[in-house]
Amino acid sequence: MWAPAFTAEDVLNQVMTTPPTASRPDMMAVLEDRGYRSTAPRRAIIRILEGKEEGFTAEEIGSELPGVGRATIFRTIKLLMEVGVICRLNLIDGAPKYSLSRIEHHHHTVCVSCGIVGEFRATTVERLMRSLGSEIPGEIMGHRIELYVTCDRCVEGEGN
Amino acid sequence: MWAPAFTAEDVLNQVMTTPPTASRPDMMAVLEDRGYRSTAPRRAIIRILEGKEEGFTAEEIGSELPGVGRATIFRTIKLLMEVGVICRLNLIDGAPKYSLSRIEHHHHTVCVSCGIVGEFRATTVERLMRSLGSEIPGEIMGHRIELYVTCDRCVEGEGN
DNA sequence: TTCTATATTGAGACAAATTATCAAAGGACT
DNA sequence: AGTCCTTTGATAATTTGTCTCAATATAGAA
Repeated sequence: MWAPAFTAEDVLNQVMTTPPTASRPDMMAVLEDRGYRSTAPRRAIIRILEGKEEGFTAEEIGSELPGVGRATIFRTIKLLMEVGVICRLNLIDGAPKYSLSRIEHHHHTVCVSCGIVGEFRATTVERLMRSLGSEIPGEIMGHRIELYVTCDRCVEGEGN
Repeated sequence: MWAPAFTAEDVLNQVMTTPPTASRPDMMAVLEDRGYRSTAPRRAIIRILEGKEEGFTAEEIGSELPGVGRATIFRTIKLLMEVGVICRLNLIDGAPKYSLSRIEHHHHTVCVSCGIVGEFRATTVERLMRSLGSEIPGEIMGHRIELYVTCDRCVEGEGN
């Protein structure tokens, strides 16, 4: 009995929005495992990041930590991206924003109105990418998907 | 007789890489249709853009047109994005790059090694997006997909 | 063709997001 | 505690744009 590779139902079942309680890795431990030192500035930045559920900007972190140099904020963000615990995304206008990676491989929703960031994962996306691989010249190394939405909060409070 | 909504074969069939001979819109005409004036700087920029098959940066255009002010380069790029004939994309590191939109709605491949940009379109991507719509909170306004690849040329000439 | 109202331009100031420099300070390990 | 190497902060420099404003060019009328 023949069965399709995947159906529309699969798509729905495999989409999952991130529960706010998803466990996060100990970012400082990840850095130490890679040989980076545990320093006060890094611990401070990570402590702030741990409270961020909806994406953040470098500027935002910096202003919450006067005392930590701007360069260190950027250096630490870059480091955390390299080890994979946070990732960078772009608002529609290209403005940069960062978000914690709570699930291994995922994509983002970004509200075009308030900029709030969400994560989602869909195995079908990965399957699709593999299919595209055979049709597109070159070797696929990775991909980035950003879904621009108007979030529920913004849909309700239209007038602002 | 039951039939699946779509199969893996569909995916392959619906992927299409852009032939280099794809026809492009007359960008100046598009601007004029929207009420914008045909000026020498705009025509010069558009003439340069017409020769770009692989994406370009604002800086690149500017340096090919000394004599045209930097602000005008950016203003024109912005204008062309607004009318939809070019679009902005991001390299893996977030660096901005622009590319001509030769097919209505499409996505990009970007070589992580040399930065060359390609376009592709897959109707399954759109279908997938619609499916995601019912699972993701908020209203989907648009999306952006970037496929990071190592292009054929870079795969061959490994050593550089 | 010339006139005129208005769109557009160029120069340069300004802004935001990073990166580079470099001497001083701080961790890890003995 | 001592040493070596990493990390930091201050600040300069860069990159990618946007804003201002006086000068200029364009489209359409006369």
